[in-house]
Amino acid sequence: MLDQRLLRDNPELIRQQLARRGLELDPNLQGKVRQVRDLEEQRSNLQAEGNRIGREVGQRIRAGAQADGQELASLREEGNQIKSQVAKLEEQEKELEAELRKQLEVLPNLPSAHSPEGRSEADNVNVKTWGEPRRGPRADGSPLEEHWQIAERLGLVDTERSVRIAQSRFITLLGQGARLERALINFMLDRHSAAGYGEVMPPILVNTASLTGSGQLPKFAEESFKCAEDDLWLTPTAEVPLTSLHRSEVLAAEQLPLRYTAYTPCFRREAGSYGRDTRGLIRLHQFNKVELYWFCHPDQSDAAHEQLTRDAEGVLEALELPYRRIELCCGDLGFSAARTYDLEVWLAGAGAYREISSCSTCADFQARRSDIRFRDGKKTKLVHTLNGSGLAIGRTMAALLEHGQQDDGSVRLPAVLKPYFGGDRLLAEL
RNA sequence: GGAGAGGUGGCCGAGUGGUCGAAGGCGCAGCACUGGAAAUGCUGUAUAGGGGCAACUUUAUCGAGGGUUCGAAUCCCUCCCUCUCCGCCA
Repeated sequence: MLDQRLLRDNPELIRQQLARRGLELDPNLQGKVRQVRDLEEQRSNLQAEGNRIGREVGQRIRAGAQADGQELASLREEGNQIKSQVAKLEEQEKELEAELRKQLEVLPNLPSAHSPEGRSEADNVNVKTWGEPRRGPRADGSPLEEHWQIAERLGLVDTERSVRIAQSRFITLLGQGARLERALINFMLDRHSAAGYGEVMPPILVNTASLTGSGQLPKFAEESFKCAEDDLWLTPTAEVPLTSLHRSEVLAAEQLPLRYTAYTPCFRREAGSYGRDTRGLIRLHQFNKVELYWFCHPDQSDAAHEQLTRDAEGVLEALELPYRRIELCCGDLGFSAARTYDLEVWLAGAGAYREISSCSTCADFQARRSDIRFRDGKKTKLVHTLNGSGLAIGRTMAALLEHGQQDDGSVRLPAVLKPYFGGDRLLAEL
């Protein structure tokens, strides 16, 4: 959420920054903020007067006056009048404030000064490329297979039965496939833990306050699955429970940065993506992900963003998967993000780079929504929060399959996975 | 699911209608004492918003929301949460 004080004092700045995302600032908003402030002032002045009367009545009673006597009748009357006036102002104030909040909650974060200008994906900036993309065809002239072909052929997944169990866009992993998924989760968690991230296994049903705190609600309700009978939703990313891990807390400055890693399943409706990526592991309603998350001092957040991104890249490098780092332009930034690097892994069979991680700094946007502060001398300040995938497991498996496919039909796995998977190859005949 | 108990400041805990934003203790910070420390003593120690250069001042907040009252942590209603016992369950 944006800073109301900033909106009051410097609406022009907000207008300019939102414009970089291609959004217009409602010109009424500033007036509304001021109106709420004025009502607040009137109301609190009246309340001060009411409190004074209350105190005076108390004093007179202690001095011997009759509580319900004639002497205090006029004071009681005055108190009653103030009370009804306050009630009226309060009603207006509440209404206006609710309106204001509704408008503010759907405004996205302001882009960072570093974020490049641009309207869409096409304006994103390629920051770096790592590794040599593998390209077909094979020695025998046939093209490289796509991961879903390999997965079906090796019996790693069962697509049809997954529909029977749930519906389309759900996958069942079998045998070596299930084992590889588990190996990847463990490998990533171990790696991040060793780098100093605290391991967390949070609830994956989260309440409305948690989703609002990290920015998924109220604007993106249609993207999440909701439990009908409860105030609980299936988390779309571990970012949600991790943000709320410290919701409404005041952290000690010495604790910062707090760094966490969490494996969770993630659930997304993928509304509006019908027909896209219908095969394989790329776009599912349920997928596994290992997340990285930082709570840090505002002064540290740029360096933290680079470090977090490096930690995610480190996983790709350890897995020997070629990738590139893309910096999102203002127009392509997610709702809560001020600045984002997407990591795109090379899918050798598809012959394209695909997003496998998104590393964002949200500055104080989520911290303000979630009320997460730290003690800064006498005062408290909002922390900065950062999140990134490290990595999406299904897409990692897809990349490994396409990258490691061999002419004999097997798939060679990177050496680091051997202790986790128990082998360095997915075999064709099992 | 059934029965009961309870939600007060960083923590413990007192407080059943009137200077209560809240006694006392612990913790923490500063000062004194000490060669240094412990112990001891003194002082200070919630958050958010408004006004003010500041000292300061004002409003709100004792789980949440309503109500009674001139006045509510304290009385009434609704909801949420936590704990204990029983049942069920991986």
